[in-house]
Amino acid sequence: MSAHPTEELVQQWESEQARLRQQVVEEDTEYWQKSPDFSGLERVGGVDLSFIKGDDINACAQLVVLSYPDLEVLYEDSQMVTLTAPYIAGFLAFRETPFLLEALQRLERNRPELLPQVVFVDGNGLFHYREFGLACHLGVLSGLPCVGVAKNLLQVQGVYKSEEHQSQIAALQKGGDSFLLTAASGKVLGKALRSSDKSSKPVYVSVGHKISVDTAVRLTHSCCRYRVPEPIRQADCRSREYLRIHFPTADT
DNA sequence: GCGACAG
DNA sequence: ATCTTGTCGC
Repeated sequence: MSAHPTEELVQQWESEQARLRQQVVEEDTEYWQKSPDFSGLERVGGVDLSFIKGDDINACAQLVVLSYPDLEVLYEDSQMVTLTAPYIAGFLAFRETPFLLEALQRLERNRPELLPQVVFVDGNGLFHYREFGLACHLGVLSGLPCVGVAKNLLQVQGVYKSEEHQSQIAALQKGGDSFLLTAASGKVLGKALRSSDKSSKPVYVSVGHKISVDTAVRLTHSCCRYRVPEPIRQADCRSREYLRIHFPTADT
């Protein structure tokens, strides 16, 4: 109907983000978040989507639940899905959230005792153009505490890959070291975290829902065996493996 | 025209 | 997201 369907869709999405943004809780709400060693935390979740090469609508939606602090896989769900929304920077949630929510609902229906107490999301939370990235979106719609972890820096709200930024990265000496990502407005959008001693490239952690930045960073560090926190890494590995097995490459 | 652009 | 193996270093 419209001469500019994409523009209208984006406007609709923007207002939806503004509406849901008001429901984000940026503070710690769970008892285990106050504990120095997160005692009381037993299950951490991770979600991700993997795609077949050359196909951007068929994907494997993955949910994993790991034990804490051992980080052993307690639950795994792989589900082929057909995406409808296009990928537009700043609107990743409209593409992925429906399928991640479905996975959480399947878990709640079939194994409610395994519901995670916090979910790691592959992407940003408040560190976003309108302070409402995928981790916030999934958090608000699911009601679960969520942490956003991005592998690449989103240049937004005055945060740039400047020389200053590069030198701050160089100053991260050991796993757990971090520095603030502050918007031009002064608002803290997240933190760059050296997630392990071995990885010099940081990950970008931000609040999704029902957790503070500092708790999110501390928890992320405590879930890292490698650069990417284990829940997200397991979700990524297992969804890729699912695609390898069910959609083998068709060459000799 | 050029650079940016979470996944 | 995906295209992609070996290789340099601890």
